[in-house]
Amino acid sequence: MPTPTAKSEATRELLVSTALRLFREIGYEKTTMRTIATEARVSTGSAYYYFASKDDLVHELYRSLQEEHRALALPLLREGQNLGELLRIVLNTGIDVMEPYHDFGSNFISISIRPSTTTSPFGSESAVARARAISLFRQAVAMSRPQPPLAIRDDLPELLWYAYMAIMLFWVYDSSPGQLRTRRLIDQAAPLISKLVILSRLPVVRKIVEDIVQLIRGTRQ
Amino acid sequence: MPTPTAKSEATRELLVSTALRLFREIGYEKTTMRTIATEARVSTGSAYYYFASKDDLVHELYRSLQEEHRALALPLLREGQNLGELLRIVLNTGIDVMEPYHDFGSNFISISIRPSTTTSPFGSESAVARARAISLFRQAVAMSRPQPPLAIRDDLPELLWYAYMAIMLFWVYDSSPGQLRTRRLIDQAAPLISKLVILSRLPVVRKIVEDIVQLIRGTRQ
DNA sequence: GTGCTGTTTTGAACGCGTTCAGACCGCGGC
DNA sequence: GCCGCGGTCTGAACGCGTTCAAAACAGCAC
Repeated sequence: MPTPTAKSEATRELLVSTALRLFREIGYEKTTMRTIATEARVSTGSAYYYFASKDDLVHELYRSLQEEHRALALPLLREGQNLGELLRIVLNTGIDVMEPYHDFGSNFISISIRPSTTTSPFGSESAVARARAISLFRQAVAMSRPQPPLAIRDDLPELLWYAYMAIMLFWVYDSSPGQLRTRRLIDQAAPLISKLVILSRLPVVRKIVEDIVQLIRGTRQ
Repeated sequence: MPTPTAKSEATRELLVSTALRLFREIGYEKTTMRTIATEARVSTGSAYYYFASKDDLVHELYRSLQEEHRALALPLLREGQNLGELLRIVLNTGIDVMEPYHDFGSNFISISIRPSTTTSPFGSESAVARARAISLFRQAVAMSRPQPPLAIRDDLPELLWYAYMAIMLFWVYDSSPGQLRTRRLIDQAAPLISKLVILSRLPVVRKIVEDIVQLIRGTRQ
């Protein structure tokens, strides 16, 4: 990547916005690279000058949604709410921003999970994006009262992000009208998770929780 | 699908075995439908007569691996072992059978998760295959001593299958030599899960566990 | 202006997954 | 033998993602 000029940056932006719009309007498969390029009034080759692949554009969508999620969720979080309530907000706003893209949700997940090197939410390429997503949960944890036990406070945000991923997976396959079942799931799961966190203070439970935390830390290399 | 004759069944089998061999030997991308057809000495059109898509062949691999897993795991399970040990066996044999396919593991997951209708391990098409996979965990649960608490005994197998899926995901991204880190994860996670199950007897914990079980049941429609 | 250098753009071409109209085969009825 | 019919097979063709050599452009030096 050479240094970005104003013009090239504009072309890039135009391509992204066109792609995202088409994804929303006509779905993933029907949105071809040729269509994107044509609608943005450039050649297909040009699209590839800016984006390595179609998946790369999906990754762009991922990033964009994440920022939107952040912008929507953060103002709603109030210091002193309990964790369950904060979680409920973060999870629900997460679904909110993804709503227009539900139809190609499975493609989304499928692509996100894919390739060896880039673009995957678990791969190194998107480590930055993932960290940013987790930081939203970190924010929620920090604001919650009572504070979660120290023993897990540091690792909790990552755990919550995993739960969020699981819920996303559920959402993708949720064909109920308006994905209401996912909403219900969130409303039930959020307080439940909160209770689990509190439970982790119990002496008996504590030992195991510590083991689990160790395990998770182990998975991080 | 018309009634299968011996000849067509043979062609089908030939295609499956060729495809699976090529997947193993040269990976997913490099295995083209044309190659599969050519190696099986039929035309590409013929391959499509038997399989709706390339993904469909991957689904075939999924089923095949599952049967292999079953055949490998069941004889190793002994009545009276504790749940942790049984789990360790089931999870490890699961990895064993997938080992030769690690290189295109991410494609595997990606495809499995995909499309709206067929082939997905969460979709209705493969409900049968999924049930069969879960039944392996059901077997393990049934054999374990002490028996898990009644409150969760029925739902535990499905929960364990979810854990298995999570471990598979970890495995796919595990680039350590021989995927040793996944093995370590299993060895740690298995007894831990077992302890969690025991913990669920505790009066305080019990309430929450019941809520969780309710939640899971809710997700099943 | 001309030339030079690096960025941006082009469109034809490649290989792939997939489709489909038609050919081929095997067998029961005559 | 021939006919018809349903299952099986073929290969050319389509549309897509992607690549690439070459063209166009922009900025700067002279």
